[in-house]
Amino acid sequence: MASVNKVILVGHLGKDPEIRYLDGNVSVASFPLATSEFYNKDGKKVEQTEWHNVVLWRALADLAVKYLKKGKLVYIEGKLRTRTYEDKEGIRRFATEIVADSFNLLGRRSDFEPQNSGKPSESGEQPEESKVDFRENDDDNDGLPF
Amino acid sequence: MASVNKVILVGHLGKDPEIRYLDGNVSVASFPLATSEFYNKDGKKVEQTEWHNVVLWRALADLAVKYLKKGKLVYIEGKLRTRTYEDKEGIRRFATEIVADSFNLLGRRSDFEPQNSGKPSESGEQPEESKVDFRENDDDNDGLPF
Amino acid sequence: MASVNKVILVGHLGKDPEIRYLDGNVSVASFPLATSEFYNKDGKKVEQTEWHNVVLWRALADLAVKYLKKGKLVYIEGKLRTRTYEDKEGIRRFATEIVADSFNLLGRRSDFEPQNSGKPSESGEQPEESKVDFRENDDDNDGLPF
Amino acid sequence: MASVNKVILVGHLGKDPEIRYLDGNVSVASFPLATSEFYNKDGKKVEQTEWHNVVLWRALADLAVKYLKKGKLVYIEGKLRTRTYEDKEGIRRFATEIVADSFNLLGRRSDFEPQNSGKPSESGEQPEESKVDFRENDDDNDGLPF
DNA sequence: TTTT
DNA sequence: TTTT
Repeated sequence: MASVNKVILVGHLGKDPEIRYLDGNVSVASFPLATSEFYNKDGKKVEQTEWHNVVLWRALADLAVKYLKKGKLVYIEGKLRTRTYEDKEGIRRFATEIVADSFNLLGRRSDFEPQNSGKPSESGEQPEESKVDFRENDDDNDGLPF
Repeated sequence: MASVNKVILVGHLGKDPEIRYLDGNVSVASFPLATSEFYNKDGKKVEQTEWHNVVLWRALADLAVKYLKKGKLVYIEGKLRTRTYEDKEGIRRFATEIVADSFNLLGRRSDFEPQNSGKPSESGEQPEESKVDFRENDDDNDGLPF
Repeated sequence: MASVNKVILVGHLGKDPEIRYLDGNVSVASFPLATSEFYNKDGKKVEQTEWHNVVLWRALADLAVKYLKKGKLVYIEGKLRTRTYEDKEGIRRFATEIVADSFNLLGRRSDFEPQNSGKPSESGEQPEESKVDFRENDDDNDGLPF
Repeated sequence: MASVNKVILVGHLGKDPEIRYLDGNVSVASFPLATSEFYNKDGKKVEQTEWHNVVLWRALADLAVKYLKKGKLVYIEGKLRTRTYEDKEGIRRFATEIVADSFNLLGRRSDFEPQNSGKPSESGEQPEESKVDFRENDDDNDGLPF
């Protein structure tokens, strides 16, 4: 208790989001996000790019696939999570990810049109801006999207 | 440009900070920080603890050694940085750290008295609260503490 | 769209939360929160205290009344909202508030026991830590309180 | 001590920054910033815009005048400050402002060219991206820009 | 007074 | 692997 674990990122997607379905119905999307810093080294400006592994669950994963594309600028709020896994040699490794709580597309209106995703898109669907600033509710922790 | 990489943590130190001196004068301190979340699994409350590797440079490293101790509750602002290194088998590995920009002790006044550190403490020293909310200025990027 | 309005505060309550009930059932709680900064003026350390009006709605209001008390240290996330109102002379005035999205008690375990509130407390109730880091769900966006 | 007062905004400038010079040399700039939220009221999408008074000091004020213009999208980090003043009738009023610590232009490259400002521009000057993510150091609190 |  |  008495703790806070919060990450705020604004950066560009390095790839389109990839989505997987756990147990056939729980969506998990992920993508790499780049943030950059500039500093001077011997009088020359040098860019240092940091790559973040962003992971999104359930309804937020579906929204990511629909609205986010490689190259887009996005604001992300989430938390840090370090997973343990075994590599091919059976050695314990760590991977740190940003588990998103919400995201927010930044940029021009034309950037906000939904993109084709792996899932067949519902016919007659309208892009709904208010959906994009979706905040996932996992209070009940029931494994279901809502 | 046009990017933001910000981490905000409130958690407890898992160990006293460790300090090293690069090239004999640049200080680098680090410590593990725990944040926890509670969720319900099959009706029981389960605590999930996340461990973060916090790294502090120069004057901020010196302050960390002076004011922070295992078990203390601290607010930290910083950025994510993933380092690449080779493990013993020569395989490329990644380690994600939080590079602190500032920290802020939370808790009772008695927690704010400086602790003994590796460096000999200056005699007659007064704990200076305003030092603790130190914000490092590395705009000039000269590799020096100030 | 494409906008972010976020406030993060760690400070002490200046008073116990006050709660009101709109239309008999929607809870609204509020309290003043103090944050302080220290700076040097002519060699003397000066404390500058900032007072924030924190407002909480619905379930979060009920939790605030239950867990927060004058003097407690609390982490708050929320958004800025400036209300317009007319003062006694009929002149239009502005009041800026922090509308909380979540809060998190900081401090010792003994601080986390629920306090008596205006509402009769439910018998046999156990303080539930996980309730305190409540995040309000307004996903459905139906204009109704829940 | 033990307190945090942080505001994070992404929004559009409602006007060009205005700059004043205190005592002839300390710069203070300010501008209104809009953030918006969308919600459904009776089946219609309604936009609610929040206006923030952003204030910048010294070197940051000069950068704001140079790089920010009405309509631009900007990321701002700062703190809340409520000023007291007397209105024309001699009544004590409050005005809450966001005192910026840093800002970051968001958007297309063409948005990052410096704009004409009230001050005569230095000849031969190159727009320097790294200047834009300037973080003011007012640790020493000497009233001078650096 | 911004933007979508 | 992004972007400027």
